[in-house]
Amino acid sequence: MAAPKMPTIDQMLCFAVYSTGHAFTRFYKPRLEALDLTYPQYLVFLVLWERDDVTVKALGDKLFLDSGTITPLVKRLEARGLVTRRRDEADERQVRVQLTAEGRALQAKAEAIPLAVIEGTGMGLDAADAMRRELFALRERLDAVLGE
Amino acid sequence: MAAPKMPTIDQMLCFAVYSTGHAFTRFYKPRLEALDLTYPQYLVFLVLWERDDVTVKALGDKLFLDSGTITPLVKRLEARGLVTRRRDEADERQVRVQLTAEGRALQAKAEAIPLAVIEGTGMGLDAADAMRRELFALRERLDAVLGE
DNA sequence: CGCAATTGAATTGTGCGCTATGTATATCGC
DNA sequence: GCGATATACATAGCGCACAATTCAATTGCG
Repeated sequence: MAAPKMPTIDQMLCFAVYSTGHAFTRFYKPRLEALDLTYPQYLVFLVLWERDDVTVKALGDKLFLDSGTITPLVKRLEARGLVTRRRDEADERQVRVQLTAEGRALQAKAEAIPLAVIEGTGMGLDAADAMRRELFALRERLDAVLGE
Repeated sequence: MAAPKMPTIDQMLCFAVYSTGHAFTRFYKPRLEALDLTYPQYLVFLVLWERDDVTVKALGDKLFLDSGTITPLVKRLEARGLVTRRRDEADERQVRVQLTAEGRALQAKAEAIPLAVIEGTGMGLDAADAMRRELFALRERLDAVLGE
């Protein structure tokens, strides 16, 4: 049997995910301007607003990002006085990240964003939920192949 | 009516897209090692293998990427002798990108990748197609809000 | 108790991806 | 024909995202 032809990019699920990810980031950018945050920074705050005082490792686990990505990102936020970083006393390998009053106060500015995003997607909540679950399941299978 | 609570990241479709995009890139990385290509570079080749001799503008349009991203990327491929870049004689604003023999020959090395990716997703073709179409439609709506 | 293995964070280097800006070229309207 | 406008590309700067590596701290085992 002959090998299948190379797919065109429009036939590829991975390209759909890749390019839609960029579209989301572009969509968020003007809406995060008031907070002066980038999209990955906003994700960090979403984690901290839900539960303050987490380790760099926990942040990386939740966001599926490397410490090489998390550490510089959190340092930039620290430099702006939005979070603090300090070594855990019980286990000095760990660095704990906490919100400052200013970082916590950003949440009020962010309150309108989720609705704007839902409207921007033009999707019903059920459809969005179904797609979200499928993507999480897909992410899990892709990472499982890597042996993570 | 009270404003809704901030969502957790696991409730956000955009985070699902964002993190699954990274998972796809991680999944591709070892499979592209034989070609010595990154995932975005591979996407450029997929466009060129389908139809050689395209402009930087056309590449950017197809991949939904800025010329600030495409130009350095293609220059790196040119430096390795995989493509050539040259000004269009009819319209000197345009730069045309063509495969070299070496760049064309890479396609043979890439033939096994699409099946590996399909297997890695663990999804049926119908399910993958449905998700792909929904993501393209979503991308279109998100970009439409930006006025692009 | 000492050492090997493991873990967590940080650093360095590289490749994006985007914004803003500048330059050159082409098009359009008067 | 000329000036204004638009287009295409390139550059600079910045923020990621990851791999590889290093270092410090912790854990587990003999």
